[in-house]
Amino acid sequence: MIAQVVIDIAAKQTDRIFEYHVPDDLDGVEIGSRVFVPFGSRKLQGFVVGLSEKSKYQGELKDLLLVVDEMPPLTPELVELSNALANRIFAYRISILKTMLPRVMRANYRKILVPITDEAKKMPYFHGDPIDLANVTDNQEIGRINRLLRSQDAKIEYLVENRAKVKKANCYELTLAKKDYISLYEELRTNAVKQRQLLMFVIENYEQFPMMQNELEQGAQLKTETLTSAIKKGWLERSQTEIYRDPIASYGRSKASQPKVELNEDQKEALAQITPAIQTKAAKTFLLEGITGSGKTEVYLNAISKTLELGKNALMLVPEISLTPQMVEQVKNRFGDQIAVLHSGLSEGELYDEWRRIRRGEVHVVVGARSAVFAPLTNIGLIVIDEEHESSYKQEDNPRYHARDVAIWRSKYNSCPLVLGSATPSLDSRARAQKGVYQLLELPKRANAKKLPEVNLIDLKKADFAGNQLDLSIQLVDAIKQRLQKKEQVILMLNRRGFASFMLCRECGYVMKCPNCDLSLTMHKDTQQMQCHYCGYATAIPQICPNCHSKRIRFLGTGTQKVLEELNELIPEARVLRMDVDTTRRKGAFKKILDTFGNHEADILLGTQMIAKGLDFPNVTLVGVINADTGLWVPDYNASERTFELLTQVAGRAGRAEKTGEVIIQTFNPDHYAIKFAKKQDYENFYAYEMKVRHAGDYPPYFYTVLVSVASKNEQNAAKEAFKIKKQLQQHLSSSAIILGPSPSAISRLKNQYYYQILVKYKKEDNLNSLLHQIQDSAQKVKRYGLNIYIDNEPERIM
DNA sequence: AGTCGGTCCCGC
DNA sequence: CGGGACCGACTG
Repeated sequence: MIAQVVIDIAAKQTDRIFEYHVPDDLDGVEIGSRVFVPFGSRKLQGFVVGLSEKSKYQGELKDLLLVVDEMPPLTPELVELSNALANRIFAYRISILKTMLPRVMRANYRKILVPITDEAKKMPYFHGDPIDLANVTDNQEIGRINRLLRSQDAKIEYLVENRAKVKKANCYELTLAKKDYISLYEELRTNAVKQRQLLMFVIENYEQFPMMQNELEQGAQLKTETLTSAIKKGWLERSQTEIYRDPIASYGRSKASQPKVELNEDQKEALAQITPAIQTKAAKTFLLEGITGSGKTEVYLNAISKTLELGKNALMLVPEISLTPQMVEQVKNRFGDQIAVLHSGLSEGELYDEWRRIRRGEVHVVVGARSAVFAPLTNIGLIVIDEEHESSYKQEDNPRYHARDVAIWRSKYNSCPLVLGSATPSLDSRARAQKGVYQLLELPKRANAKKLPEVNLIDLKKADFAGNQLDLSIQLVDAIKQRLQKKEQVILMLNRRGFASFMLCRECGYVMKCPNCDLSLTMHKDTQQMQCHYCGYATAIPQICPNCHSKRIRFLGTGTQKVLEELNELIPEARVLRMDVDTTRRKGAFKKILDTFGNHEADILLGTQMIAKGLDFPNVTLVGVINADTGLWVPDYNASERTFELLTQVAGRAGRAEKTGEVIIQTFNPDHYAIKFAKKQDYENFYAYEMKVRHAGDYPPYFYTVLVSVASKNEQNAAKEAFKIKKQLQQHLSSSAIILGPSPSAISRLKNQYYYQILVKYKKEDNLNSLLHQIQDSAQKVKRYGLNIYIDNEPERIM
C-alpha cells in the first residue's frame, strides 16, 4: 500500500504530497495518521492524507518508519478541511495541519554527532555520549567535528521525537477471590495492623477494584509501602494505567446545580427556529442578535441539549477572555462529564488530554476558544459561536484563519446548523443576515425583564476632576462612593495597562521610544521599568532626560496602575482589584481575581478590555469607562465598530440582577456617533449609520479586502518590494478593484522590522487568488534577502 | 590542493 | 527547511 504524506516543512517546494510505501508489518496506517518518514538525509514527521494501491511517482518509494499514535489524530474531515483552507488563506497545508493539533504533537527534531570507532568513543570530547549539534556554534568546534566526519570516526544522525506524553498512574488489581482475602484476614496475626487494615479495606470494597493508587491509599488510610509488600505477598497486582489530567476538576460541581431556567417568549421563539434545523440536519447559519443580558447563553445551552438528545455532538466557541471560570462552570453544571474545555490557560499536558478525550469520542460537548474550531469532534449536530464579532476569532499570524469561516465549512460538511450570537454582531454578519444569507433571530429584551442600565456621558473637555490628576471626574468618583455605601460593586475599564503611557522631556521634547519598534515605552511603576508592549523590551525608568539630561521630565498618559493609585488616594476605604495582562499572567490568576471579586472581597474591579466581556456579577451596579476614546482614532476603518462594541459590551456588565445598573462613560468625543449610539445601547441604528459610512468609504462589507504586507530590516527594501507587488496587482486586476498603498503600516517599525502594506479592495476578481499565490511563491525567494511577505485575507486590522 | 561562501535544486 | 552538489574565489 502507498501512503500520501504531507511532511513537516513549511515551504512552497514541499507544500505538496510525497508518497511512501507502507511496509507490511506496519499496522494502523490510516488517513489522518501521524507518521515518521525519511526525507532526504533527515527524518521528519508527516501526516497521511491519502492511501492508494498504486503510485504515480517514477522513482523508488521509501518506507514509512513509524505510526506515532494508536489512533490517527486527524479525522478524515480535518484532513479534507486542511486542504480547503490552505487554498483559501494562503497558508501551507502543513501549517494548518499542525495548528489543528495540540502543541505537544509537534515533533522535536535533533541532529546528533555519534562516535563510530572505538578511538572516537574513548575521546574525552564525547564523554561516551553523542553530541547535540543544535548547540554547537563555536568555529573551532565545527572544525573539529568536520575532521571527525571526514576521517569516518563519527557520523551524523537525525532524530524525530514525539513530545506527547501520556500521563500514567499506578493501578491495583486483586489477584484472589473475596473468600481468600477473608481467610487471609482471619489467619493474620493481630499485631500486623497495617496489613489487616488493607485486607479489611479490600474485603469491604472488593467490587471497586481495580483501583487507582491515590484512591486506595486514601480509602484504606495506608502508605505505599504496605501496598508494595502486599504485592510481594501476591495479594495485589500493580500496573500502569493511563489517566487524564483534568483541568476543570477543581471547579467542582459548584453551588447546587441551578434549576433549569424558564425561557422567556423571545428565547423560546429563537430556540423554535434553531431546533428544526438541528433535527433536519440543515447546514444553516443563524445570527442570534440579543442585547446584553438577554440570555443568549440559555438559548445555546438549550439548543445543545436538543442536539445531545438526538445523539449528536455540539461544538461551542467563545472568545478566550470570556472563557472565564464562571462560564465554564455554567456549562459544566449543565452537561457534566460530557464536556471538554480547550483554551490557552491549560498546560500542554492538560490540553493534550482534553483533546484526546474528544478524539476518542468520550465527550459530546466541546467548549473552547478560537483553535477549538479544529476540535476532532465527530458526529457534530450543532456549532455555536458566542460573541461572534470578536476579533480574536481571527488568528493574527500564519495560518490566518477565521474561526467563523472554518465553522461555516464544518457546518456544511457535517450538515448541521451554526448559531452566531452577539449583542453587537459584526457588520459583516449583520449584513449577511439582512441579505438572508443568515437567518436573523432577535432577543430584544433582557431575560429578567429589567431595563438596560442608564448610560451617562461625561465630556472630559469640560469636566471637573476629583484629585489633582485629570483622570477621574467628580461625578464618577461620587457615583463610586454611593455604590460602596450601598455595599454594591463597581467595574472600571481603562484600555491601557501600565502606569503612564509615555515619558516626555519638558526641556527638549524628547519622547522615550523602543529601540526596536516605532512606539513609545510605557512606564510600569510596579516593576520600575519602561516597557514596550509589543516586543517586550524593558529598561530602567530614567531620572533625567536621556537626550538632554534635563531633570524636567514628565510621565504622561494614564494606565491601570496609575488609576489604581488615584483610587487608593481618593477612596481609601475601597478595596480595588486590578486586572490586566500584567496581573493575570500567572496560571490561575484570572480565576483568582474573579473569585475574589465574586465573593465581594473587593469593591472595585479595575481592568483593561478583558473585563468587558461575559462577566456576570449580580452585585455590580456601576460600570465606569475612564476613557472611551482610546480606540476611536486609530487609523482603521473599523475603529468606530470596535469602540461601539466595547462600550456596549462593558455597559452590559451593569445591573444584571435585581438592582438597576448605571454606566458612566468619560470621553473627549461625546458627539461621535459610535459613542452616541453606545449611550443609547442602540445597535440597530449604529448598524444602519455605520453601513452608510462603509458604503461611502468603499469598505467591508461592501468590498472584500486582502492585505499584503512587506517587512524588512531595511526600510527601502520593504518599500521597493511593496511597489513591485502593487505593480503586479495593478497589471492583472480589473479597474473596479481599488489598490491602496503601499504605505508604511501604522506601527511602521516593529521588532526592528519596517512594514509596508498594500490593501486591495474588490468585489469580484477572478485573477486575484492565483495572483496572490504567485506572490506567496515569490515570498519564498525574497526571504533570502531579508524580505518577509504576509498575505492576510479579510484582515481584522489594516493598520 | 584545500577550503570557504554563495546559489540552486531536490526530497517520495 | 536543510543537505549536497557545484562553482568561483581565495589561501599559504
